[in-house]
Amino acid sequence: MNENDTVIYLVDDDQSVLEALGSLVRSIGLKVACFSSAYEFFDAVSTRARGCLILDVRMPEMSGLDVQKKLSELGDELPIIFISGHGDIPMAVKAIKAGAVDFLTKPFREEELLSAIRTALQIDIEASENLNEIEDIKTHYATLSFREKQVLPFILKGLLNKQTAVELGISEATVKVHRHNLMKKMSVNTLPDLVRITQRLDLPSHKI
Amino acid sequence: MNENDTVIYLVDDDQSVLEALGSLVRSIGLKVACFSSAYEFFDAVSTRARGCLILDVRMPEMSGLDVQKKLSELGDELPIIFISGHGDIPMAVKAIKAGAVDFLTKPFREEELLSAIRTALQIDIEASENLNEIEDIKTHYATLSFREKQVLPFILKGLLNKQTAVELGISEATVKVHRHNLMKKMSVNTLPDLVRITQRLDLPSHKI
DNA sequence: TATTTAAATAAACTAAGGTTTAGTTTTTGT
DNA sequence: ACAAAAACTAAACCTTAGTTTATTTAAATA
Repeated sequence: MNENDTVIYLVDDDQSVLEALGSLVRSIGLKVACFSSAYEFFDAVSTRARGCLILDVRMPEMSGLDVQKKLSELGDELPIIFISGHGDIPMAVKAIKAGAVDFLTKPFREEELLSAIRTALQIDIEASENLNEIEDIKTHYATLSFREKQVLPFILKGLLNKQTAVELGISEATVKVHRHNLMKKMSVNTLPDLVRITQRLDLPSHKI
Repeated sequence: MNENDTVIYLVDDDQSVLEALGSLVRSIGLKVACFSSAYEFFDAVSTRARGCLILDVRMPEMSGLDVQKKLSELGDELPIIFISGHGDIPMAVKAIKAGAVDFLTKPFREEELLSAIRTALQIDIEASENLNEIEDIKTHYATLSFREKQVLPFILKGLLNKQTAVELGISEATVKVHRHNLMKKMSVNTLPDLVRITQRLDLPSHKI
């Protein structure tokens, strides 16, 4: 499965709903993957799938809300649109609070679903871009040596190289070299840039 | 009205509901302010009120969702708990999407409301603290002179003082003085601190 | 095992930043 | 209109940062 592919995942235990929604979504030129149960969906789809998930709330064995919870636990941020035939308000509230894009009640107009899909795909694109940027930064951070990782938080706190040198029991010249090398490895040219990109990481130093 | 006061604002056109909820909330030691209509509420309450708002969705003239929208337009972030007798799912979804803390359906258990209130007050405290911090930063920023405001974005971009001097057609020495003075006025000691606090402002330079 | 590669160290030198002092202009308040 | 305060300017001096080069040590690889 191509990771860059945008797919609308449909999960509903009612085959006729699956087919109807499937052709609706295909009619606007989007790729569709249909599943009759949550298990089928989890078996077939990698956690890095991109697109969005249209989910029936009431299904045997594993409900839509259960799927939402499990996806969240897997760290997947695939946007979810719920559809329900006999849902109630507490269910809808729980779903939206947990980050669902929408919660549609049957019968709904086609345009309602299509609008929700557009919103979901937009959210997915932005989340995906954000995640990629953070992954990039993490990749750079991972190339830092032990000393460079040690020096970084002192820089971010605004300590002078001289002060950092005392903290680590090494010479100021050495701190300067570590600083220089870590800037290169993080691929930033300026201190403000270093501050900004490291804020998108959750370094131990941020917790202090 | 004391701005630091935490008050639970109750708005419901049903007087008996108002009294029942009022005494429930009072019973756990919280201050209550009751209103029979949205207009009464808006007339009596300043936009800087702190606490939370318990709002009936269905009311004559101005509905709960209208109140939510108007509060939001006023820039007020007072957390809202909706209660409804005859609400539907789309209504609940709309409310939660717009940031409501909860959407309770009558009849609800007392503990449900109290739990929602605790959540709402916690959210309010955090939003309030955040807002105060941003206000502080804005206050500091407002004391900057024209030149200091001009120099700031160049610092944040990581330009050398020499480069900033060329950009502004002044000497490097002057840039250094402006830089020194703006650091003092923003009450930060280090460049990383300056970067971090100014990120909480929406300066024009951030948009470029 | 020998060889290479990466990491840590630090001195020397160059460039930039920070601070102080001071002169000039502009604004503000009496 | 005058005095005081604030803003803008800039030079001089000192401190800190950045860069280059080099040595030592440790780890990975042929």
